[in-house]
Amino acid sequence: MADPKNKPAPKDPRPCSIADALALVGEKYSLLVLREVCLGNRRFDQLVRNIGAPRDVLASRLRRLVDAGILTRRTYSEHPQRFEYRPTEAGLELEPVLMTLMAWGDRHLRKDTLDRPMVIEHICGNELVPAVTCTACGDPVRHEDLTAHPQTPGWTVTGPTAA
Amino acid sequence: MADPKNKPAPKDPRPCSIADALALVGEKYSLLVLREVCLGNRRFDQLVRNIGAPRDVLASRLRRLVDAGILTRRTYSEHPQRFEYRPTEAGLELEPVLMTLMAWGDRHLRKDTLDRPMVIEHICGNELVPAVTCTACGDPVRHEDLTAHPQTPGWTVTGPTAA
DNA sequence: AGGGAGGGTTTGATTTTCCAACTCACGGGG
DNA sequence: CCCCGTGAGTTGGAAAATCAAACCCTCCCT
Repeated sequence: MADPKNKPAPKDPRPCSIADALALVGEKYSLLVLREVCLGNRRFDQLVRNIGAPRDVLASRLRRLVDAGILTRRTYSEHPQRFEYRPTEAGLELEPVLMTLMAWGDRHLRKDTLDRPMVIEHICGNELVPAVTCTACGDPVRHEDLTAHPQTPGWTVTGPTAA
Repeated sequence: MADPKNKPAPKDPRPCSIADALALVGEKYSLLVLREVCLGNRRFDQLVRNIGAPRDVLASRLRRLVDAGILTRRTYSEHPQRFEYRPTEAGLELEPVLMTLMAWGDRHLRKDTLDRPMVIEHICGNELVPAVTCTACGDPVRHEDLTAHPQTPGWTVTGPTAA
């Protein structure tokens, strides 16, 4: 204490819910864990196999996701103690993000090949091709149609963003 | 070869475009870089300040994103050489993912406070509240309405996924 | 000549990741 | 009883990534 020279570097990145969300689910494997539990795979060893993550890292991610309220950890057997992980409501609401990311990957990382490693069927009977739309008007969200308004004084955006 | 005991561990995680996409944009800060360039901040020092990333890490992320075709690096001044980064078409198509993630963060990480650090205005005049919908039927994508079909034999999904 | 700004690279210490091996608790043969 | 296998992790040590600060170079301004 009693340190008159406060030099510890301000370090104030832009306040932002994207950053906050990524602080929870942006670590390596976290979103893949969510993918698996959304697919219905609830057990540790299954997750290790399907994700390909080191067991210790997976254990640590699971703890974090449970703490964050994105997964639940439920006992399905005492003696020996065994647990299963499931998405909470908040976790399930991240699934659309995964679907959008998957669609992006299918489009841009596999341009030349028609086969996708996984297809999602929507209840309407068609293959799911997700689109992000504006709730108010229903139109697809396109970059040119957006304007950012930072609520924190001092933070700016610098104008048009054409490539 | 001629090694009868094949023990080197197969290590075959589930093939998946989510994983492939995350391999490109899932590293720490990568999506924040995209956020900034989508906001129109194109320069290195601006990015360092707004993101709060170490300069060397940021330099490495920028290289990766340029190589991946998500950003372009364009000279805006020879002598002294100076560059600016902009999203490509592929990069802009990731913006909806960011919007969805931001909305999730606003909803779940700030339940109690009404103020969001940033508001996006859609061209329709309303504040953007993004929804992920099925292109075929237009309905919002909800977990219960989805069925996964792995295209790769041997990969399974284990059934209903209620919390 | 001194002081920025801009766009990085270098250096060295601190964290994470990774992977294999180990544990503990059971269940099932033989 | 002894050994094997499964499930869910924990432990230990080496390898890789991150971090902060310092440095470099080229201009421009005064």
